[in-house]
Amino acid sequence: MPNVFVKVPEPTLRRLPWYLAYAKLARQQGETHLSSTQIAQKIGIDASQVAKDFSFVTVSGKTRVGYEIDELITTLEQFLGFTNCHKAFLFGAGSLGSSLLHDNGLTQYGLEVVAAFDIKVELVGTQINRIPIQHLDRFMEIQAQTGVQIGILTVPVNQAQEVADIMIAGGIKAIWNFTPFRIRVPEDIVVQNTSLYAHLAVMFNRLRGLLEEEKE
Amino acid sequence: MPNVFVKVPEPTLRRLPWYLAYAKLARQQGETHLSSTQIAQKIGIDASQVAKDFSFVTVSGKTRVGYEIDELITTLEQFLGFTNCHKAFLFGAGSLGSSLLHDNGLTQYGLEVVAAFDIKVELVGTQINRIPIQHLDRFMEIQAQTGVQIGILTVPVNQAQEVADIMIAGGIKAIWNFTPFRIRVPEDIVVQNTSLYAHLAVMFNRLRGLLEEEKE
DNA sequence: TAGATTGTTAATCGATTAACAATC
DNA sequence: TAGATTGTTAATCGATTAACAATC
Repeated sequence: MPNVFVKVPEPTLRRLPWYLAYAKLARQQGETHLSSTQIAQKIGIDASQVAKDFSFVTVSGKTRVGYEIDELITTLEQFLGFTNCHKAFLFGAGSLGSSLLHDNGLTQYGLEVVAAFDIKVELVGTQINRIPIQHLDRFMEIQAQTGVQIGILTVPVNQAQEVADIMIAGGIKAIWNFTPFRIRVPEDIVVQNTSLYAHLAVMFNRLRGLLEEEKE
Repeated sequence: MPNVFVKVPEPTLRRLPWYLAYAKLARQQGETHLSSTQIAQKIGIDASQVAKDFSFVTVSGKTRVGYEIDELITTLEQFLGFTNCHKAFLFGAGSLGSSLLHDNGLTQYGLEVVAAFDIKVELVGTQINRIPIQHLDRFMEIQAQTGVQIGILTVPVNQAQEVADIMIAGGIKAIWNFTPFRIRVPEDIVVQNTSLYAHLAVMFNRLRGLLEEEKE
């Protein structure tokens, strides 16, 4: 029996959205049932890996038939938190920050940015994609009113720690960190690091390895 | 002795940019030397982890003194491939794609997008941030001329596999995949998955775990 | 010398893979 | 029943942590 109190491994959490994306695609193509072996084949993951990952989620499949596709999608979306509406603030409406404000895809996945904060006077008072930009000084006050728990950090690197500290002081519980800086936070604060540059580094390294292999 | 042929673990590659970011910040603040224990403390990582990670890179520190900060930064940047100029194509100039075209930060980290491809006629022929958008049909021809090896995939989910196949057929060796879909590729192709939604899922799950803990 | 730091080698921990039992 | 699939339990693999030797 899957247990909500068992901590789901991070690699599993990162794979579950792949299964979901494939299931959605299969449904679009008219499928009604999906077996884990089928998913495994199509997206190139070990079948036992898929089975193991599903064991963390409360999905029930039928032998010889697989999973009912609508049920699978609903269950995965619910488990991953994509159906809930999570309100969030964004800190730093620079180029990366404003891109995120423009991205309507986030709402589909359960994240609604309700306000952005910056210190640039020319930005304060304006809106991006109907989301108001306020001065950072007003954050505490607005947070107290709304009780938002998620903060998106898109400030310049050298302000990352400082702004993170302000966020935490104001009551933010989870920080989605887009800066390449690893911020320090108390134990009871969740940090999700999403640095494009770190991913670039991995890709460059693997590409180099590939090219060296070919030389031999 | 560090060896270039030893495969560097992915977790290490993802941490190295953190050390780099901290080193740059420390230099800005006037530091000239940095010890690994100092880095470890400041960014909240085990000192032995930092030491182990550095063992993959050819950095040489001095006992009691640490690392010479300029040398450390140069070495890390070189190792991570941030100093080389890697040319890349972008596929799919939608909302996410055009955000990336606007982001000048990528050039700083060694990635230069030289052209974008799309199938929307109203986009073809225009430019974003001085980067020309071409019709996808012209990709093969342009690739043959330029020999670009990196492709950024920012098309809608249901076209991810199809466009990836075209990229590979044209000679792309590394795909930076921003779609939530896990594309299948031959063994000698590098894929770097960067799905914001996967990261969201991890964050939501950890946040939920946190809130449940507090209840008890 | 004493103390601090690098950097390696061994032990632990956790995730992945493989094997297999259960079910329809 | 035979075969295909779910889903669990055990074995393997790799990364992290801990211990410690080497160095200035």
